[in-house]
Amino acid sequence: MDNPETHPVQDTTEQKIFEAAHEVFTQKGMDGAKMQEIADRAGINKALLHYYYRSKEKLYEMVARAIINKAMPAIRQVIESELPLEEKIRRFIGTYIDIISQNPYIPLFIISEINKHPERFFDAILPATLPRPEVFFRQVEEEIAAGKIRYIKPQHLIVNIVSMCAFPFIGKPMIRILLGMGPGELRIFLEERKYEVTTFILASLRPE
Amino acid sequence: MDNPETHPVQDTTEQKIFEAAHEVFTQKGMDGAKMQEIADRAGINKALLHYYYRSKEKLYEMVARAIINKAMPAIRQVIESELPLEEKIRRFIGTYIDIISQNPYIPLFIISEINKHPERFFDAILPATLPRPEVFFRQVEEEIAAGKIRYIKPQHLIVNIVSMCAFPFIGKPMIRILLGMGPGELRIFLEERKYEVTTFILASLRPE
DNA sequence: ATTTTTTTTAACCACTTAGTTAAACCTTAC
DNA sequence: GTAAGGTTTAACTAAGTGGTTAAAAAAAAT
Repeated sequence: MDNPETHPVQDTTEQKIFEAAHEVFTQKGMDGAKMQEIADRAGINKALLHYYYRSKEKLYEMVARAIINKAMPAIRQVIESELPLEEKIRRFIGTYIDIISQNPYIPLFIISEINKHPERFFDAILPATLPRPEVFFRQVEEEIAAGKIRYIKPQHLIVNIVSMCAFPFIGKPMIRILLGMGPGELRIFLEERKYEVTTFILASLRPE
Repeated sequence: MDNPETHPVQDTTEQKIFEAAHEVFTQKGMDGAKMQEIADRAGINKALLHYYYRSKEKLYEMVARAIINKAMPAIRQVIESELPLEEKIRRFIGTYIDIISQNPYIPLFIISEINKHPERFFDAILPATLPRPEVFFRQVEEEIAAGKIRYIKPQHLIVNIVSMCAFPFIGKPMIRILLGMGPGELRIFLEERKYEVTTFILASLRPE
């Protein structure tokens, strides 16, 4: 049991570099990130970066992949499941806000880097992880046909849901100023949104 | 009348530089933008940049200010007006989506640059232009008290509205992939949202 | 012990960056 | 004309940039 080779966060140099890179890339983006700063934060020499990770590009790509793999699968699982629609919406919002609360940098990182290098993402990083919305669309249509919810185009519904979940994290600093909140109040506000967004959406879907 | 000094888009060097800087800064952000590229796009020598605009920082700041002044005032006017709540919501969504459709880069530019240099924005650029939500909040509370809409915290309502308007522009490339749309389809989709978002919100606010 | 392999380092390279300089080029005024 | 002003340029600088190299230090294998 006291074997030092068990794996609770084995703090190898390679990992320290990766963690430092993760910090710097998420805070400053590909362009703003400097290899020297990553080296400094990892407490090592700059040449070591290139020993473990051939190039900035490669290092960046691994960080990006890790970030996407942290967020996408859980969300994808919910949206592609066969849960009844209302339960699915509840779960989706809860899962999404939980995950992002723990890694608030994720949405802005993904979005701004997609905007600067679309090819890289769609060719290399995202391919299999992107959720398929077909099941969700079919469910919405069925519930409309059954008179359980009012008519709505499922594409707009899903964009509305994702918007309300993701945007507050993306626009955090602006919202803080707009609503005059401190960091603590904002955390509570975002936590509240799990309930508020769910209520808002289900209320909107009530049949006429 | 044939006076060359009338002002329909007088294409002075200074302006050409500013336009080029505008393009480059909005596409690549402060870090990604290079003075050389701005000079090239303006069709002039790099030294001219520093003749007209002292530094990259200064040039950036002017571009940023121009962008904010293009978006904020109209939005602010609507939200601070005394229009009845429902009409205000309709106008807000229409105005927002119209403005952003014509300048789709605005939300992501503002947000990602705020996240990288919060001081700059809140100290120097935004100060007076940020909308005051108090009037809106009071209206929401009044309508709730009068039983015209269901109970909702006005802070969440306003964040919901802004989210649904802004996010689709910010996440455009991801939405395109997610929903399998071409550029044309996406344009139509975003135009549709003026109606769809309005309907969605008013439906949600219907009293029980 | 001594080879061999993996880690780590300091010093360096070629290139790009924002920003400067000093001289030439225009206009326009006198 | 020519003097004065603003405008434009090519050539440069100093400080980064990502990335390499060759050799030392440490660990592992024999």
